[in-house]
Amino acid sequence: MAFGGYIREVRELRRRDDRSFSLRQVAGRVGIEPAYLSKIERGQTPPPSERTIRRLAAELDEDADVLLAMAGKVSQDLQEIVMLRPKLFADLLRQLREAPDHAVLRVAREIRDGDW
Amino acid sequence: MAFGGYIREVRELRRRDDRSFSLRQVAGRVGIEPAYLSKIERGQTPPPSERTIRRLAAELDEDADVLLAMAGKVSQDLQEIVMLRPKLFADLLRQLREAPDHAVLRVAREIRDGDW
DNA sequence: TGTAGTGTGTAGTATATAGTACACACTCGA
DNA sequence: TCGAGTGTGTACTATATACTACACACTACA
Repeated sequence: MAFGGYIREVRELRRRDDRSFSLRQVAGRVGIEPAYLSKIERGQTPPPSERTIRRLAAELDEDADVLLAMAGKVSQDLQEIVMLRPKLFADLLRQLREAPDHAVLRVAREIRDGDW
Repeated sequence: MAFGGYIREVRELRRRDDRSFSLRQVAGRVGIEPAYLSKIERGQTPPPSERTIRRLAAELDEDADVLLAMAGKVSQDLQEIVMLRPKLFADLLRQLREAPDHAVLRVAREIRDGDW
């Protein structure tokens, strides 16, 4: 799914119950020009910056990491986690690339449970 | 450690045994202007593109992921792994942020051994 | 002693990124 | 019916990214 189209879809959905989700008003709350949001939603301009995507996510009650991924970006905080121990995490991610979700989830659970 | 200074250090080390590791010749093999490499090594310009960093890594026999991290970047292929399953990997990475190396390594090993 | 090779200073360029500003036509409720 | 609010077209802009091109002074060794 394309970033812009998804934003439009979600916004219009929110709008059914809340008139304040017009393009202009959302743009206003997010802090960008309406014309710019219009172009984003129609895919006439590339997705905006991480900062703007995060604000959009908050405004539309969407997951920021998912929206960023749709925009072809990876959250800066995640990049920093990788950069602190690049070999470790590079290897891990390449290992996990093909692993099924449940295997990855189990791994996360093990770690969360302090199983060090 | 700063990216440029590290490159210079490694290059001069290689150069002790192999005269062909002059700034000019390395720049030539990597495909960039000597003046540009000079500025990179002295930190007078930001680190180069991922593509150029990869060539430097190959030329200097260094780990590309580590050099990229020093340059404040994360490999595009790793970003794509995250973007395919953003929620999954975002959660995982944030879980693993504080985990000690050996815990992460064990996890990687489990997965590698096909323990799904 | 000159010439091949070294690193560096300065100037400039192309492309991408991340937007702003304003005017326009349309619609919809009071 | 008119005025507030809607989305959009067009034109610009500022900053960052990722370099090239060329000239210069120095050194090393044949």
